[in-house]
Amino acid sequence: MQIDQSSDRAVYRQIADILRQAINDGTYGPGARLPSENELAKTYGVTRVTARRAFGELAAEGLTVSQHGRGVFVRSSPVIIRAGMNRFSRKRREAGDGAFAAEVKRLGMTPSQKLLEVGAIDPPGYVAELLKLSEGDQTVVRRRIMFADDVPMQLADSYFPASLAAGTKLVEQDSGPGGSYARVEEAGHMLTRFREDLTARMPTPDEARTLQLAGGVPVVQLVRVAYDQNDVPVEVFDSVVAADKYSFSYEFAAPE
Amino acid sequence: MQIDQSSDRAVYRQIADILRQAINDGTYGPGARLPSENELAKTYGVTRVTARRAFGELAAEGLTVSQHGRGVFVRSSPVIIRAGMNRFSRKRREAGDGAFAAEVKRLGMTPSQKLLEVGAIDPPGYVAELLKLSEGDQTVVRRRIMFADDVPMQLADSYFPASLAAGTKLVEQDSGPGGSYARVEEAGHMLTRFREDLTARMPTPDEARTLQLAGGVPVVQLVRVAYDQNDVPVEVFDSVVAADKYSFSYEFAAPE
DNA sequence: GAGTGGTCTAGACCACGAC
DNA sequence: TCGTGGTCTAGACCACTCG
Repeated sequence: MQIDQSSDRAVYRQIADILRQAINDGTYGPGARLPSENELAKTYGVTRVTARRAFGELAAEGLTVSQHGRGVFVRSSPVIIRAGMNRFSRKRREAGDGAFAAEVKRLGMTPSQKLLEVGAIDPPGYVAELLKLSEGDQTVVRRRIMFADDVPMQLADSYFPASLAAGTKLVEQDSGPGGSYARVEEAGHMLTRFREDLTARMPTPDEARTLQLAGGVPVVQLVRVAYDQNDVPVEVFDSVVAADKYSFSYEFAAPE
Repeated sequence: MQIDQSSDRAVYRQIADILRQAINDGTYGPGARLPSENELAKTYGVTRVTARRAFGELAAEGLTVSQHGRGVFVRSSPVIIRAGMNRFSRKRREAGDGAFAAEVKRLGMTPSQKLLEVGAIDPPGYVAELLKLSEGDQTVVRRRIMFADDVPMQLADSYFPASLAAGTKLVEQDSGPGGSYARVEEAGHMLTRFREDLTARMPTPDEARTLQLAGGVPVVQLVRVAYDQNDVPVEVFDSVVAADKYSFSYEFAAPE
């Protein structure tokens, strides 16, 4: 494979094309080290800057990661958490695990979380709307980072109406066994229905840092509303997850 | 806001931070033109290359788009298609619209599609598995690009068991009113259940070109399996959509 | 034609990692 | 120590857009 200096396609893109092809056909497998920038520059008769840009393309596509002082490597696929609808099973709650903990354990990893904030706040506008709150109503927010084997997987903010959360463990550091939803049900609100909205986008620099994201990895933002037996919204759950660590799965009947 | 040459944070990142802040606080609204590369270089006392890298950061985050010869602009949010579960309503099919066409019309736009391929093929492995086909069984594939007002929105590949599609309009250029699903039901397979799996990732160069994606826009890959009244899989639908043009919405009851 | 972004060169200094 | 990637400069030529 050679570079065509007279081509319309920029040289760095041509080099990226060659490397991409080599990655896709297995010449460089997951975790393999690619040629160094200097080697690449020499091979194709360009400066190091141009070689770097080729790597930049691949990194932006999520194909490679660079490591300072070590080299550029083909990204290896991480374990994927399959988030299905049955993750909110009451059985699981009664077994003492929340949705996240149960799934992580199923994959043979150890779940943990770091609580960033818990307390009563004036809710963001979209939360107030989804919870159908009146002007001035407060919410209890629980902000946390969820880990699997100490790898950050998910930013998770839960909002509960303050009237519901008051006097429960939802306002404490440790919300107790079975996760937040177990506390909601103990407060007399049986969870009957969920609604989830998903969008994908590139992370903010903050999110990229907190989730330890490599370049070229999008995030999925999931907003869930949980409703009780009276169809009253009892929680808004706003989470951001690394797209390369999650897949989402839904089953539903054909509507009329 | 000033640049700190002695900071650990690279100068181009500091410039990107400043611009990002200005975009987020509304100094530069959607569609607004940012300073030119030369202006930026002069303002912050760096070379144009460094100024460019600052813009590169923002573009990778999906915040800006550059236009050759015109300038760098704040990305304006496109119309978002909300893909809900009710998009497979039989009523809609009977009204003559498929799921995509109905949603696009609802937004006041004109749906269209370009058929790339239709015919019998040996299915990819994951399709054969999902359709529970035997070795050697063929599928009829329909590959198309879906447009809204001539803007490409979605790559959509449908796979049907050849035994089902034979002799129907599914093998013709125009599959007829109500979309493919109307033909499936006419063939005696009432659609009763769907399963959708979603993942997000950065696009391949091919996908980026076909979907006319700007930099920093991920794609969502959606794989759906449709089941008939006997719980037999009758279609695998594999689609790739621009993440900035879609959100996905699901409702479900609490499982036991 | 003037200004814009797109590409590339040649060289430099730095920080990190492995031997 | 040496090779790696990370950053930056100074300057060049090109293609595109707009008046």
